[in-house]
Amino acid sequence: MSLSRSFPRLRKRADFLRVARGRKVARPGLVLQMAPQERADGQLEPSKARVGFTASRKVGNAVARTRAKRRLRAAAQEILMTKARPGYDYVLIARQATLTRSFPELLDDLEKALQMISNPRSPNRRREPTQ
RNA sequence: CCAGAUGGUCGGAUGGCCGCUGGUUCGCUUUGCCUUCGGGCGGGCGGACGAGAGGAAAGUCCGGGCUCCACGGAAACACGGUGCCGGGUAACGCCCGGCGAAGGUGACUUCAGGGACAGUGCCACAGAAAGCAAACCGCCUGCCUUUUGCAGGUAAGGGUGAAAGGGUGCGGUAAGAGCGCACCGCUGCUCUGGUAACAGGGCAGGCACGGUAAACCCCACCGGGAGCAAGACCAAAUAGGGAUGGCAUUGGGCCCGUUUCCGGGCUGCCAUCCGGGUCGGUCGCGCGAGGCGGCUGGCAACAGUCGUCCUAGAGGAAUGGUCAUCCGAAGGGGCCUUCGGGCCCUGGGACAGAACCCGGCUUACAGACCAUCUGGCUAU
Repeated sequence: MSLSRSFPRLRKRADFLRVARGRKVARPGLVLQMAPQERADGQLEPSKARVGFTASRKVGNAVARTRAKRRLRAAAQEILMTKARPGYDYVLIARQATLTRSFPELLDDLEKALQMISNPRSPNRRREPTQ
């Protein structure tokens, strides 16, 4: 496979709506959604995980929203590159705290959210409940 | 030095690590397309080089380019907009220069600034009276026996009001009044200066003609509509359509000739192609009323000319993330002081993200700097 450090992006509205129907986990700095990809006929190998980013008007004006998405993108590049599951699509939703939280905290939020969403019944969830 | 006015410029800096978008170029690769079999185009991966948000990118309020639709030309009506004069501009409701009015000691600022003899309407409350003249109090004259009162004159005084039929002064008068005169204002005619708005003057008239057009309205000028989700192209799927060929045309259904017989038309299935145009993709989409600098003309807006530069192009929307160092006004605290201030700590980085592109306007904005000018203080 390629040595690229980037990952495919979700760009279509239909993809975002599909992932929104999947599993969902909230952390102080972000909300993570995940759903399995639709495989083409005859496709055996799962394709690379894809990621999308969203910020609603609650986060702030246009400047605040794009900045929140940029921080999420930088965090996703560090975490999801290695730990995302192939064959799944992820959506990261910005919150108001996305802008104020320090970057290490944001990375920690994303890592915990990824663990929780991948093992919904693991002891992790009970030991560290969200909110 | 302090306070202020106007115009303009900028709007964090440097570096490390990791990324994104599109461009040029090199290498590897290719179940795609074309091929004269050399290759070319396209796709994928990687490397190198240089580029990548704003003064408002914002609000979407005006003016244009561009695109599609409508329309024979022109005009009129309706509707909407603009409204002192001259100039600038592709155009404007914008800009520049002037005029008038208002404010400021001043630099300067502000302005819905055409028409009230075309017509209609309105002018609340108060007040005697609000557009046509009018007498509430008062003043004066006469009558009457005095008070009460009656008749008449009077717009100078009081009172009301946003506004009361010119203002001030002198004369005049019973008291008054443009009744007379002077000055100011007004109206008409006229002269001078100015392209003009307008300004200044002369003569005449005793003064008549109130305000309101961000009330209807009148006049002059301007305007066809919708917008890049415009629009053009490629094109899975699906509904319906067409052409050709094959099968069926035994039969069924419907329609027509009144019915039967007989005849005609429509209706079926499959394949290929055309056409269609959804998801998706490509273009539109970056050389332009272009930026910067000089010279010339102009008070200026701006124009002309010469040189030079090419400078974002996304699409759940790139133009960054992170770390370090530096810089940063007011305010607060401390120390020093030659009372001008200096040093240290703290504090503290605004408004805001291109979405087809230009010209404006409006609104938001931490802070820094420059130029010109005004008023004041001090010194020479």
